[in-house]
Amino acid sequence: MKATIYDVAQAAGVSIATVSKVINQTGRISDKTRKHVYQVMEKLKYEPNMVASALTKKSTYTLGLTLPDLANPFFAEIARAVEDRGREYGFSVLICSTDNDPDKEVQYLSLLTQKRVDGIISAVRIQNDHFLKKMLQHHIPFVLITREMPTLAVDTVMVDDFLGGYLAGSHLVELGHKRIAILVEDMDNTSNLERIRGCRQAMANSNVMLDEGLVLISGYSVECGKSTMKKLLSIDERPSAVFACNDLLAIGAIQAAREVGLQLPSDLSVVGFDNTILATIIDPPLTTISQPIQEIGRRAVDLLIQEIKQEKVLKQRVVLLPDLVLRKSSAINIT
Amino acid sequence: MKATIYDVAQAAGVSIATVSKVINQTGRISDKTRKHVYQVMEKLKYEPNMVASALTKKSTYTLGLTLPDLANPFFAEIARAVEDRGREYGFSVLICSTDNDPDKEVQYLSLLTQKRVDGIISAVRIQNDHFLKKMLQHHIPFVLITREMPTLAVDTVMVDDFLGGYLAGSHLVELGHKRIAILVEDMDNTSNLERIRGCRQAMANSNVMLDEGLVLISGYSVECGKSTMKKLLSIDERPSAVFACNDLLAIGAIQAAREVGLQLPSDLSVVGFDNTILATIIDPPLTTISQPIQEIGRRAVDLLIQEIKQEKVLKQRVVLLPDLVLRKSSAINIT
DNA sequence: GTGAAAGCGCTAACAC
DNA sequence: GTGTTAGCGCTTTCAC
Repeated sequence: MKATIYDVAQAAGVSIATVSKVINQTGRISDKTRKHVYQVMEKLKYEPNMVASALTKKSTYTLGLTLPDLANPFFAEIARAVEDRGREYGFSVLICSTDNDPDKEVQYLSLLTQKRVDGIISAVRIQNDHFLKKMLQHHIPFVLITREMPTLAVDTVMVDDFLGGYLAGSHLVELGHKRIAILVEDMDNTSNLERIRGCRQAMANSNVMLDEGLVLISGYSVECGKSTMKKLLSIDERPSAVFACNDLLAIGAIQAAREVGLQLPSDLSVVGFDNTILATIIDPPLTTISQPIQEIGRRAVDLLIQEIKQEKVLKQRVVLLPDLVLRKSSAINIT
Repeated sequence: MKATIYDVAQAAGVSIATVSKVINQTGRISDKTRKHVYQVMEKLKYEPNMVASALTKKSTYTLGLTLPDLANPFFAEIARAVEDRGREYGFSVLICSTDNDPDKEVQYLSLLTQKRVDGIISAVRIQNDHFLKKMLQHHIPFVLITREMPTLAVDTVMVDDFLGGYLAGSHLVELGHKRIAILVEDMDNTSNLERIRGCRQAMANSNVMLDEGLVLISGYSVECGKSTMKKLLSIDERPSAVFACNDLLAIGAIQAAREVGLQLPSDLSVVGFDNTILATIIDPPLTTISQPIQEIGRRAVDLLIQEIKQEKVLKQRVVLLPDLVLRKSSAINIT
């Protein structure tokens, strides 16, 4: 059996309270006994049992992170950022991929509260905020990332989606594009809606009308983006540019365009969103709207920890600003 | 405060033992009281405290996963596979990125034991097996993935690196390449050594000698692969093909080649290793050695759970076989 | 079928 | 400086 605090106390000839104090560096302990206790712990290969201490301290020093899919590079990078920042505060992180499945989201959120994580960071899709509301009633520190929940008073770290869409739209319009298509995974969350709205606004500002028939819901993966794009390219008056609401779809669009024999960026301009590692790897390198991934993870953890430590009462929405990253997938419209 | 089992018991007019039994579906409870207890739990929004139950049951239902870097697509996919399979058994997973830093590895491994995870899956680099040995002495279920530890009796799930290297080498040799370079992140672990050995063997079988000067240690990232490759391409008698020991380096190599103005695959053939999503995105699509990522995660979890449930005593090394995935980055040598 | 009570390994008053 | 002790919220015999 694993050594317990009792074993250490006994072997060291002190009380368990003393051992506890040296472990946690609390109270006053003489140098002599402290060193002695350390030695004994070493000899017994004692590893403090954090589940026991969590039961008394009411703190597990672990954070929950739910996101759509850990295998998606964007979320993997987010997860890494969260992990790193959490580590700085002494927290580890329990990761849950929800596949955007409301059932899984609910299950995981419930699991995390049962495991008594100290706080939860969540890139949820749930639009019906009812469950989240319940969550918040449980008073468990909670930070939403990536998407906002307009109807909920919840800490949020996100990027300005409208501005992102606006930047993408402006860029394309400035390049002289008139027929611009938009690829979006779904219309179920505010983020995508805002990105589209931003793009539409930018176009309108230059008196370019967005043909609503060119706004296509394509689904989640590269494959989806590709097949949707193929359909789009087969229509009579095909667009000269496309704004894809995430890099995965943008890549699908590029692959589709090439398979159809188009040259990029001369025949078609593509702008993505996220600026994941994929954007640098695809050929041509993808012009995209960058999300400050590190910063999102970092700020989300900071907010969460503050709430956990009760250093803060004010809920807030942190809106980071996206950037247009110019690469080679967009060019002047020559049609 | 959160409701406890006492609150439920009191509100339901039964003992906590009864409540516990309905939660865990153990013992014999009448239909009537069971339903009643459920109702009360619902009303009180009771969430069982798993840290308390973990303390008694000595099982946290969480797995630890350590890997070099979660932001690396290969490991992100592994993590996702582990998460999914773990979930099927009712386990969640605590993820730790070590950056291949021995200190972090040791810290995380220690942290995981303190949190009393039920088992650990580890893609470690630590070549000095001393720490792992200690780990195993603690009798905590442990499965090594991705790399083997020849000197240790530890459950392992890995791919046959030698065969992988062999497949890569054979492919290149069959295409008529004589001057083949190898890009490797480091020589500190058996996997890379075996991949190189496999490649060398394949070449030798066809009487092609591996110029040891063309075996280059490049470091970890795409950038590293790129800069190493640039140097390699500037030498007098540049290679006509390169085997990169992972996709990231292969991509760096491709990017370097293009920047120098080479045509792929006609001027240079590149073969990678891992078959991550990146291989499908780079242009030209990367010919690579595929690791069965899903299967690795799945088998690792299976092994671990068996050990946790003590359904198995025999340690084993599961060696999965890699495949050559032909894409467009390799071609007949025309030099 | 149901309940009383003894732990699980630790922390935090409080006493000395 | 150090020790005693009462929980933390649950599971699990063992009675009844």
